[in-house]
Amino acid sequence: MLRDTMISWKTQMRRFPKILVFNVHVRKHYWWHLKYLPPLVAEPGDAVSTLNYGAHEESCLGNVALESHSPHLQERDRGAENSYLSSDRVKVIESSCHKSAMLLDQMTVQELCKVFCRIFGHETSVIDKQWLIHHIPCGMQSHCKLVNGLNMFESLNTSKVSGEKPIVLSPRASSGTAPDSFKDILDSQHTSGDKHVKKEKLASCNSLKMLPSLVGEVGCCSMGKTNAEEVLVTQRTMNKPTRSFTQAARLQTSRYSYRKYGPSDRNLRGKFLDVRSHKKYHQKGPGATQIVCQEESLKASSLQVSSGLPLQKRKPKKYTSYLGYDSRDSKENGVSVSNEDFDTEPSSVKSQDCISEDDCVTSSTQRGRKLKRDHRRWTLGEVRKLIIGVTEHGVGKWTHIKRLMFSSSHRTSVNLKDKWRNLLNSSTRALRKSKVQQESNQLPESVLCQVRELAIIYAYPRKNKPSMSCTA
DNA sequence: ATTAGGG
DNA sequence: CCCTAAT
Repeated sequence: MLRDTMISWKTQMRRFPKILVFNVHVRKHYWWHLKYLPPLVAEPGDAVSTLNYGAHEESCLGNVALESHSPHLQERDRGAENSYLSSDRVKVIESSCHKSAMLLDQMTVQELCKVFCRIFGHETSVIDKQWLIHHIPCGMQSHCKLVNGLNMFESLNTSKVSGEKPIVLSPRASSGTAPDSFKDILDSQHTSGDKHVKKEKLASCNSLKMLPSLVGEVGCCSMGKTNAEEVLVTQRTMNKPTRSFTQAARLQTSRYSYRKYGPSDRNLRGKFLDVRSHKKYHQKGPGATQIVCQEESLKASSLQVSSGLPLQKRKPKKYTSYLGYDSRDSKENGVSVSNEDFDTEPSSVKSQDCISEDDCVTSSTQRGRKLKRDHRRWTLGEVRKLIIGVTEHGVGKWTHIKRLMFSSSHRTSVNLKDKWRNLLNSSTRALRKSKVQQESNQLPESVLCQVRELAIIYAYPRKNKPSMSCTA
């Protein structure tokens, strides 16, 4: 039976929250970058849906060469929610997303041992990663449990609550093609000793996600070598955060909003200091309020918060950027962009964010909450995360995106919304701009491309005018 | 509590 | 990025 990976794009995005297909034109074939979370794989012979979000070469886990023409998303009727991307269903000619090879490669030895145990039913004392990588797929094949194993592992590993429903769409595949294509990557080494060859192979595989320039090369030399066969394609439901995760996120959010609505100048304004807000105030954080009041009365005796005098102080917008932030941002813009991936924030950024957040808090309390929000430029990584977030959750789900993608960031959901609006504007405006002007804009064209395409998919509520989608 | 939209 | 209305 032929599995059909074609689902309505929205469903597709829900079920494969991590799949993004990117189009890069390389010579006569179109190479697509597949960004995915395990266990989605694309094999030669597969018909895959191609959601074109423009070239996005830095953050792909693999890529596939697709047959012939390049489908264009804008041809799709964007009003039809359930419309199938029939024109976007393209056969895979070549794929670097070989089964679970890349996934296994990314696991730690410990994780691999767990998987091994799941597959073979017994533990292994082998701690050789390459050996495990080589043997696990064999067991998966024979047990026809490649996907299930991975899913079980994953759910085990992340302690997710059910929801994982792997579907082996082509049972034949797991007995036939899986090992073959796996050997494509792991062929030359038969023993655990031969690490170098394999390492090189895997490295070249991995390099695809790091070095887009290699894509064409790899694609050309391997083009057409693999036979097109049916393979297993897996589905998994949307990442459902665990309850603990959700609670933690909620906690964080509430803490965040406490900071925001507690000692912020907003609530100190007279017009908010009616009875109701007063009540609200003390509910939220009486201690903080008192401190604020004391501080405020010390700093500006005319501002009597407790008595509700409507004297409003406009915060001077100084300290808009703290030392170091700009340098960090530019650095991040230039180099470490590819680190920004998926929902795992790079620790460096995370820690930075935490630190800066703390800085913000302390300084705001120390200086009398003048600078409620520091104006930090949006980094390219943040923009990317936002785009991914919008891709996965849609426009308007700002709190979800905030929780999932910016949980440790100082960006609020409103910030995300604002930024998205700005991105839309700049992306459409960039069409009419000269190249010099575009370069003055720090956003690369690829990002703007993605925004444009997402704008087509998710028409921004109301006032949006994705005019390019209609004309172009 | 969140979002859309104006500023 | 801030602010507010609206939900």
